[in-house]
Amino acid sequence: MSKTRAKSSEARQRIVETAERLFYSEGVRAVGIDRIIAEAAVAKMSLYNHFPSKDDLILAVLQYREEKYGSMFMKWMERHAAAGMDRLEAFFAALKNWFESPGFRGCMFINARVELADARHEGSKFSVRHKERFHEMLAQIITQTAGEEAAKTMTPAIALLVEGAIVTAVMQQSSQAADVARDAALAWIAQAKEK
Amino acid sequence: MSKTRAKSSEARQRIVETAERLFYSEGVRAVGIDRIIAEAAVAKMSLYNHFPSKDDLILAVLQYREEKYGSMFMKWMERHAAAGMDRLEAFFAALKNWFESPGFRGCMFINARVELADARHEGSKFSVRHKERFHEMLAQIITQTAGEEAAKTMTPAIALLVEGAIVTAVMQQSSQAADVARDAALAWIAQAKEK
DNA sequence: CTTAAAACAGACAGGTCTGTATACTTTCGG
DNA sequence: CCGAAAGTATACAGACCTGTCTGTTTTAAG
Repeated sequence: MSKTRAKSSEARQRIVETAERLFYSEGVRAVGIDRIIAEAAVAKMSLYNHFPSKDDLILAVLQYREEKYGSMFMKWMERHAAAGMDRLEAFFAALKNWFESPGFRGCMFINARVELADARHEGSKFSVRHKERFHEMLAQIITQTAGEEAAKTMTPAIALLVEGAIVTAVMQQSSQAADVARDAALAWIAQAKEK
Repeated sequence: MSKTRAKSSEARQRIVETAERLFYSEGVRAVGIDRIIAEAAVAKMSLYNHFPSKDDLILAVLQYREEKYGSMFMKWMERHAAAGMDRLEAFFAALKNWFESPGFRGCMFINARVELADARHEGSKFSVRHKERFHEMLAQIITQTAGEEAAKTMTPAIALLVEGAIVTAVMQQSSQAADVARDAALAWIAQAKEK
């Protein structure tokens, strides 16, 4: 039963974490294999034993990133929710935390989709599906704050506000866009409730 | 007085136009110099006589793109305005035209900012300034539709809607986001006018 | 202790990249 | 018609890229 080796390979984990850091901060095309193995301190063959090609590594990094940032975002949100915010307010507060986190350079999935250019690349496809999942999570949050009816009609527009805020935060190198998006979304929901 | 040569160099123009097409569709890092000179049918030295380095060419392409798409966007808008739309409606209709134009792959300035990664790159700096100019134009359009007061408070949020729509149109490979952004922006303005 | 998987180390093949150098050809103003 | 400017053609340097190959060392299960 027991695995033939360690937990899930320390070398593999080191490769994925190093690649994530480098790919995110400099781009998937700008960072080469040699750089990754040097900074992860692994042999080239260790990388190619775990990942048949760089494209496979890119995909693995995106999967890892979704898991890691999914749980990190949830933790941020819960902290704000515990401090008395409703779910949607907590979401935007967490968004701002993210924008202000060191080395922030936007959404890795948008960036990957842009850099890979080819929509058929597995990394592109995964990024597109990630956005679907992200918007689904957002829909649930809006449901908890404004009810199912309101969520159905307002989620698409609020999703645009969020995506726009991410991109704008990168361009302006400022987290201010998170506040603008929050105010607009909350004002809109408040108005809908009045009716 | 007369120029020492042609108008403004046909070879140079061919280089810029070819580079724009390739950079936009495949990315500035993915497309090499050799590819550009081959498709532009110029000698390598012609390129390097006009542009000291690839980075300079990238900047020149971004400048060219801003001019070209600025006037193209205006033309689209005017066509819709002539058909009876107010300025902001015409803006979103033009946005949709853009999303549906063949080979659409998002905003080249966002893409360049993502691909170049380095914020100090001249291409990055120009892209950031382009967004400032773009948002200024948007502010003027909103002013014409909703008045100066309303424009001041609503432009930042509507700008997020627009940026979000651009990114989402790429991810979903659909122009639907333009409609979502338009409906949200118009509803918001209508509500502000009621008060 | 044996053994096989896993990781390490490093050379290398074959291609691509940016940028330079050299020599030839075309164009056109004066 | 001369000469400078602009463009062409091509070879090449040197770096970097992905991926392969060969061989050694470490690790841990049985």
